[in-house]
Amino acid sequence: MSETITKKDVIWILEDIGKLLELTEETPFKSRAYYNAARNIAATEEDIETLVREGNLSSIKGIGDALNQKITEFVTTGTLKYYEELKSSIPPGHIEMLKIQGLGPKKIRALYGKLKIKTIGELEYACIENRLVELTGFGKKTQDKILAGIERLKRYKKRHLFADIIGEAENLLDSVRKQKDVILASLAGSIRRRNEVIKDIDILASSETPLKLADFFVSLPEVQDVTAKGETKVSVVLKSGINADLRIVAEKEFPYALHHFTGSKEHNITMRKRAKEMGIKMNEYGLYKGDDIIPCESESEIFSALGLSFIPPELRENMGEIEAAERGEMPKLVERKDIRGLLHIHTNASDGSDSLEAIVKAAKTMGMEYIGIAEHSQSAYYAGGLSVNEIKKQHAAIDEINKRENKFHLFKGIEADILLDGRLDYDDDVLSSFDFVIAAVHSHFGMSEDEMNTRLIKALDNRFTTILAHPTGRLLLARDPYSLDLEKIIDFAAKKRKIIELNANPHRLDLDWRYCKYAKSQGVKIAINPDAHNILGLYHIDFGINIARKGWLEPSDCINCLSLEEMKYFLSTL
DNA sequence: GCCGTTTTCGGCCCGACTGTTTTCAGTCG
Repeated sequence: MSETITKKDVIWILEDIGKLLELTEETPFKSRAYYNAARNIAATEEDIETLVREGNLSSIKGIGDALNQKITEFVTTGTLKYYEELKSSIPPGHIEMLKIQGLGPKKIRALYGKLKIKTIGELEYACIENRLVELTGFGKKTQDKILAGIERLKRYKKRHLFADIIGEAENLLDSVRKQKDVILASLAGSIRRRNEVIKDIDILASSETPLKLADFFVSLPEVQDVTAKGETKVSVVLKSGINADLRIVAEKEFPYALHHFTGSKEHNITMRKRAKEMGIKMNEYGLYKGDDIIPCESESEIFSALGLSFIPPELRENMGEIEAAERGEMPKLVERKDIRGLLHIHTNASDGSDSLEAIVKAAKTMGMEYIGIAEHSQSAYYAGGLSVNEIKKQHAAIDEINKRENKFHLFKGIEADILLDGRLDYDDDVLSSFDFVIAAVHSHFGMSEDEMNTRLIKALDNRFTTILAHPTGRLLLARDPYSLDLEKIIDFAAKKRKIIELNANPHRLDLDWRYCKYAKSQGVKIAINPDAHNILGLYHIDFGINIARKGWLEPSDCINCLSLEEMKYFLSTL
């Protein structure tokens, strides 16, 4: 008899089986039988182990032969084979998906059957790409409802995409700044460092009346609960479910505190170590030589006092930035104003929702000199991939626009699926009709690392491939990268003069910034691509720029910082 | 899955609502 299995464990496993059964073809009544049994066991006074030992389990209502046998197995051996098998047959994300209002087991299974959707993140992405609209039994309203349900659910999760949190963070900062005694205020922490995934909102403010500010902060209408409140720190949970911390310091302490609370922890540790070696004590309130404070009015002056040039917040990850700052070799990071064009844009010719004309107009408004259209290719049937005839039609439309425009240019591209064996999705004569080809993996994510390396290297070896799209296929907080040796891929791209995409969609941000620096060191150029499916998606370029900056990239590393003439020449040399 | 008996298998709560579909399926409470 196992010592470890309690009544609570039995109830838990029966409920879990009930949940899993909802997601199978089984009759809903079977699922309900497990819930009923769990509830009746919870209600009984009897000791579960005694019932099992004495063979009296079936005296409880709702427990028949099958459940008797299963509970006995679980209590005596500590495991239940049926449960383990059931569990491994259902994607774990499907249970999570049941929490989305308006989405039940039938629709979840339909989405799995037709779109292979396994997680909420994949589902959200499919909604954004309009994939649910055409599905039998679904439609625009269902898609909108699911998206709204996901939004609601996300508010109560622990980690957040940068894109999902930055707006609320800036609003909160604005509110803090409105308090009359606030002298200075700034975002801090991982938001200020522009990380792709954020746990909570950090705000720093200086004030000579900290208690008043703390009172003001907790009384803001967006605050739901107060978890801590003192003179220097206030922690709250916002109505959106996000945690937010306000740190309050004196005016003179602000620069030191801003550096301290911006972090990262690893960066701070290395900084403090450096200070100590120089005989300086460093904390959130100041730099001290003995009992004397070293006065600094800005972060720049703090770095300077430690013999360093200014380190932009994005780089403060202890990835060599302190050494570079010591040598005076800080990169001049890419900025929005450096971006001259946007490649990788979808229109309503495939799975985008805006017309070519509307995209052109929007891109010009953004000050772009050129854009590159790259629809899905033919085998991406789920995304309206283009047939050879549709390509000809689009090229004619592009030629028309290019004839009309003199200072703006449309490049003809394609997001060609990398097939299972590494071939691209069209014949060479079709591929040769494009100005550029983005090669992308959209299927068969489950290959071994060796198989995926071979597949990607073959795709990169194709003379028509210009850019490798979203190289790891990850969806942040939703889908892990597929197995591959990214450094090996980058090395091969360097050898073949291929570009690697930094996909700017906030769900992807792939190439990861941790690898951008490596790519740069190998001489691989990066395309910061919006992968836009509508006009709003063009503005995702800003999320990509954040990550490019975190990855040490300068304008000369990014091909879409080339001017129109430079880009024309560049593409002609490939 | 269980239950109860019609003792061998059909019923297990079911109506409102929504959105899709064209007479109904899925979800919710």
